[in-house]
Amino acid sequence: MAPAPERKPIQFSLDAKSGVPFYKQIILQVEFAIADGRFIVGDQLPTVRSLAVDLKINPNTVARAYNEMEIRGIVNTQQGTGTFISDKEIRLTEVEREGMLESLVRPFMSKAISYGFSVDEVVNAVQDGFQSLTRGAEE
Amino acid sequence: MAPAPERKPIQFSLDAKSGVPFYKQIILQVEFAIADGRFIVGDQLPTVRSLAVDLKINPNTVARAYNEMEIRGIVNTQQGTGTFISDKEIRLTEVEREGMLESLVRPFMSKAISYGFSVDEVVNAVQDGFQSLTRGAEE
DNA sequence: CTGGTTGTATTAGTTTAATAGTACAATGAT
DNA sequence: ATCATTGTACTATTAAACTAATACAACCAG
Repeated sequence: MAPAPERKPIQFSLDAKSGVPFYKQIILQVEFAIADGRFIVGDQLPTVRSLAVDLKINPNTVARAYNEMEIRGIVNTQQGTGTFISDKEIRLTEVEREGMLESLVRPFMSKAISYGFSVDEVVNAVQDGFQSLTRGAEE
Repeated sequence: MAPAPERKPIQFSLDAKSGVPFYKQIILQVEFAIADGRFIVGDQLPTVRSLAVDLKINPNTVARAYNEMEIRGIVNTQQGTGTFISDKEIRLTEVEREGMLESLVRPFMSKAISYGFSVDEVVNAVQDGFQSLTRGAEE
C-alpha cells in the first residue's frame, strides 16, 4: 500500500563553473521546484547526507542551504526526522515584506540607472523576465 | 575672471561600515552626480591622488574605481592629464543594452520570486524605488 | 629636456565567503 | 534502552575580494 508516495525524487544538480555557490544553487532549485509544483507542502527533501552524497559535496553545505531555507520559512526541519516543505505560504508581515522588497529593489535600481536604463525599460524587462522565469529557465 | 570654472568640487565621502567596497561607493557617487547634473560632460574628476588623500585611502582604490568607469564608458582618462566625464552618452548598441538589462534583471527577479513577490509588487517597487533614487537617497 | 603633474602596474597583506572534516545531539522505531 | 537515522556545531582549509605599498610610465608646461 502506497496511496501517494513521494511524487518524484527531484533531480538536483550543481554547476561548479557557474560561480554560484553550491548552497545557493540548492536553494534556487528547491524554490523553483516549489514554484512549478514539483515540491508541494509537506514533501520531504532529501536528507542532508543523501543529497551530499548525491552531489558529491560536504553534508554541511547541504545543511547550510537547508538552514537558510528554514530561516526564510521555506522549509521546516526536525532533527532526527527530516526537512520538509513548509506549510506556511505567507510567513512575513506586510511590513517585513515591504522592507525586504525594498532591500532587493534598491541595489538593483542603482545598477540599472547607472547603466542608463529608463524606468520603462526596466519595468518592461522585469515583466518579460518574469514570463521566462516562470517557465523554468533557471540560471 | 572665470566664466565657468568648475561647477562645484563635489563632495565625496565613504562609509566603511556599509559593507559596500570603497571603489564601488566612489563609482556610485560619480554616477549619481552625473544623474542629477552635478557632473556634466567634460568635467574633470578629482585626481587619483587628491581624492585618495581626501578620503584617506590608497590611490589604487580610487584608480580602480576610475578604471572601472573608464571601461563602462562613463569617463575617459588620459595619463598625465586627468580623468573626465565622457561625452559619449550612449555607448552601447541596442543589442548590448538589452543583453545587459537582462543580465541585471534575471538574478533580481529570481530572488524576488523566491521571496514570493508578485510581478505587480515588484513593478511598483521598481517605480517607487526610482523616484527616491533620483532624488538623491544614496545608501 | 627637465620637473612636476597625471594615471598605471605589480605585488603583498587582510579580510571574508564558501566548503569540507569531524564529532556531537535529537528523534523515532524496535 | 538501543540503534540507525536525522540534523547540528565547531573547526580548518581554500579561494576570492578588497585595499594598500611602492615603483613605474605618460603627458605637459617651462
